[in-house]
Amino acid sequence: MKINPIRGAHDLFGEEINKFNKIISEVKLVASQFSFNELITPIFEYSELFKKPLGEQSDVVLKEMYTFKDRNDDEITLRPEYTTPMIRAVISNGLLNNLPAKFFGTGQMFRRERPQKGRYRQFNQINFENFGSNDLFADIEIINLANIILKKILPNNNIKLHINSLGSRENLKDYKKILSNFFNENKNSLSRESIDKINSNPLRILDSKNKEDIEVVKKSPKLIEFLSKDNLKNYEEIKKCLINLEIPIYEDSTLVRGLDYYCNTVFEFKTDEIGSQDTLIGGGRYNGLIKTLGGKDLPGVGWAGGIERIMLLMDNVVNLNQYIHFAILDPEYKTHALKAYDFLIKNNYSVYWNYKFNLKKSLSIANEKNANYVVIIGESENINDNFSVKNLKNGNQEIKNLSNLLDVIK
RNA sequence: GCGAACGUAGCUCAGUUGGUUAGAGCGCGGCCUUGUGGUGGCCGAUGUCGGGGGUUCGAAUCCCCUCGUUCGCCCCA
Repeated sequence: MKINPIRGAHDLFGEEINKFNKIISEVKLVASQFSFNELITPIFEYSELFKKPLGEQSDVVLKEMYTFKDRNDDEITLRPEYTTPMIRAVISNGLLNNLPAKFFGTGQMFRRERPQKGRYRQFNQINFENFGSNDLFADIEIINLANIILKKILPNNNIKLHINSLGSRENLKDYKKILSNFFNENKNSLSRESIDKINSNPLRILDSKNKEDIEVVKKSPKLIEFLSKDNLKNYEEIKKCLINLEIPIYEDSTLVRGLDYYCNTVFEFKTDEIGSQDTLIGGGRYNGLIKTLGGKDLPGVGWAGGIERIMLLMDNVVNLNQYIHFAILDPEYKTHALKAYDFLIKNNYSVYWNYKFNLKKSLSIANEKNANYVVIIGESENINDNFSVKNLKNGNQEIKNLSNLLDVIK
């Protein structure tokens, strides 16, 4: 019986797990530098947590969620994104008393989409959220943080920061109405997908890749003309600060984001090196969302990054695991060998033996696996209660006993 | 969810008018060399030819279904 992994789900091992772990460790390091605390939430939640905040008409809610009934008829969903569970968690645990409250987390998300490169049904995200501040410093800080993480992991790749402002929640409401009217008047020139969105989600028409749509969008009312003076001033200042931080920005008036809860600043870090799933990190401000989920009326800003997409751009991680290889020449010497094996482990060294009794093979494997030393245990070592230690880097070999074994091993 | 291409050994891939027992390189195992690696030589095993069904005397090859991967659309991380 041969059973395959579920479509769009993958096992992680070898080079891939090295990349994965490197990302996680860099993320944790930068998070602590910026004083963000780790928060891990359950992998499933009540379905209602996602429906309203993400938008009843959004594709994620409409057709991509893994939802099922529990035995007591509770409707449960495997989390398709991390922002709403994070907010639920900070409300549930009363973590919004000291503001701003800064949290990050990593973990699996689930969306039932057609898999392709950079898009999987189970995938891993990095999430950073800053709750409780409307200060533009919070926007800048969280974008800067994303940029630093990407620069550390992918120093040589061409990644662009796309940025836009959607305006306040009220502005956005007005603009959507005007946009719906405009698109209704130009219905005949739009693609079928876009026509479906005219009333439910007209913003999404703005970032359509369809050629005819793009022509219509060119003539559409521009979002920036609807921003209030305050909004505009804020947006200009954010851009200025990002430029001062030497983060090149690309102003993208068609950048709107797919989830309903965004307003004001929205941004994406994009690359042209991995095909059509090109957003590495996406996020923005979500004032009003915390209130929607039953908390206080607090603002928030955050982003999500796709670990698998970042991995696609990474070079192999050089694994410099220093270790000591064992070469045991006969089953009889196992007891003697175990003394050194155990001694080294207890002194915090890494050891490995392949359970075979062939010296040539052992040396060959030790060489391949980049061992620093080989401890050789044969007849004479067994009789004389000592160990031969070979330095693989320079070829030197010395005989030591347990008490002075560490003299030759660094 | 829509359109297209692809699926042969652990990996990268050959394999045409359908014809014995399905191949190469790398890797793997053994030996040359029963105490010395990174670079030699010889030998060997790779396998439900993604899975199921059909056509045929005969299918890796043709047809249908199915699963998976990739690319584009859609969507997004």
